[in-house]
Amino acid sequence: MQTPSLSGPTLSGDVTDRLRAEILDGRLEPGRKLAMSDLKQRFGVGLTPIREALSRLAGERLVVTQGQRGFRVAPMSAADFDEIVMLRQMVEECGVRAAIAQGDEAWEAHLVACFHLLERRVAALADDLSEVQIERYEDAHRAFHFAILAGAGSERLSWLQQRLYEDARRYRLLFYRESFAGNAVDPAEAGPVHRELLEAVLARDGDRSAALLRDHVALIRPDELALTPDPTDPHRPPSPGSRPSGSSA
Amino acid sequence: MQTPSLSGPTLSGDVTDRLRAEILDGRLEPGRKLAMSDLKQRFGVGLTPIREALSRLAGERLVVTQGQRGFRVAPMSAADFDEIVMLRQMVEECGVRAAIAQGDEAWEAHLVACFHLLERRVAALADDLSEVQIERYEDAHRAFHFAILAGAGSERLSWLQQRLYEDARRYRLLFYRESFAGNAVDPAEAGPVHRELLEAVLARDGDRSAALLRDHVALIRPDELALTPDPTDPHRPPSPGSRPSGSSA
DNA sequence: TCGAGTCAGAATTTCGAAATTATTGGGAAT
DNA sequence: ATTCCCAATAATTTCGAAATTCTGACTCGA
Repeated sequence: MQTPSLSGPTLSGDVTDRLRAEILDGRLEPGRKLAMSDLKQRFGVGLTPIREALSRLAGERLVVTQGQRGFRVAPMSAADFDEIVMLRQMVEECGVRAAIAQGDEAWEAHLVACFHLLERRVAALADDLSEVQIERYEDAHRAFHFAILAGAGSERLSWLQQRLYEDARRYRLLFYRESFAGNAVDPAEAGPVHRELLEAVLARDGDRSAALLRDHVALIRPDELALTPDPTDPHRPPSPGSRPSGSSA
Repeated sequence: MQTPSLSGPTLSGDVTDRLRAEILDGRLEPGRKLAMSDLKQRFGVGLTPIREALSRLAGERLVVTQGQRGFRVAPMSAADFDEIVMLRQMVEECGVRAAIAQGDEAWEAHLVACFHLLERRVAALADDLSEVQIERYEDAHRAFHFAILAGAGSERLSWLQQRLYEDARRYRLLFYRESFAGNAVDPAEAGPVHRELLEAVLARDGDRSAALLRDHVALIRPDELALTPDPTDPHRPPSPGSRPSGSSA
């Protein structure tokens, strides 16, 4: 009955991943109402997978639900971004110290490999600044930072890092859109930081690594972000611009 | 149709809270299969609220799901407890420094009030060591530690602290059951630590507060815990001792 | 004119049944 | 005797409809 081509192991998991991607990409604006009928029609499935996906995302705090009034995309605020930055600094600093203390040679090798790929992506970005290249750079950038904390060998720590990274990315993309100069965070500027970071980590210099990460995380200040002053109930229209593009990785 | 006395705003939320309490209390052992039929019969609701509750708890990482093979209680392992302790040390240390930096007088007042209540609970525990008194002490203990980090004014930080506290409590209760001496963590022993902690925080001594919290969190070592060596798929019997007690707070 | 009450419409929430998939047990071939 | 395959069973997953609840507007009274 269901389309056999797409849909992974279960429809619920597929809808969950697609909804999470749309929320983190900013395609679904914060505070926006997530109507069951719209989602049911957009994804072409019944109500049960939709509800399951929303419930799981509610557990991940990406959507909020209040009583019997449906689900909404988790709101965004300058204060929330401030909290994310603080928590990221905490996680990255303590994490890199733990990784330096416990990381082995295989971890070092993987870290060097990720940095090499990151540099190649930066070089490719200098020539071609297309969407797909930016996305590949983003992936390499995330992989490099994940590779650092992976040395700590803590699944929960890496999970927390990923969660905070994705939440921060949500704000970063909003910042891109507000001041659409294209490259608000210049990769060429961030490049040397990553090299210094790699060298500090390989030299097992915890203090220097932590300091570099602290500055790196706090690159975008929440003051520069244009955010809705009251994200509790903006009462947005149901569908101002739901693009039919379905080609998201 | 549904029982009007209990059940909060929605059946799903009620089932979610009850299931979470059972998991954190250890009534549902780690790795145990969560069969839909059993839960449906035990809670007296349809399949939809059960599935929604399990999905939300999966988002909170309290239950795990693999493809089309149902849900299971999140497994426990010594390595996982080690990670929890490390993350708690990280959160509590950085959190208390932030709270000391940003906390105001109202925060101090609330902190003193929570400590006073905690001392009264310790005194009450000396006379009567009943279940209800232990639970009241637990509540006061948790409230005191939450009051400390509340000074940071970060909702995400407090949420993370609560999540880690509850996860650690799951291991602590298991430890109680394994070596059932009754009071593995002597409240009388932990009492002076709390007083020193309060004084250090009020004196705005970040280093001393962090050091006290680091030792306090690492009170129970995972080496002492008797854990299943392979928590991936223990294939437990479906219901070895499902007690019909439903009087959980 | 303004506020409270009320009533239809729409949305969420829940249920029971159907469809799909995993699991278990027996039987045949090597 | 062991292994592989296949059918029967049990479980999860999904769907469409019913029940409950919220929302918005309309009316009536002051």
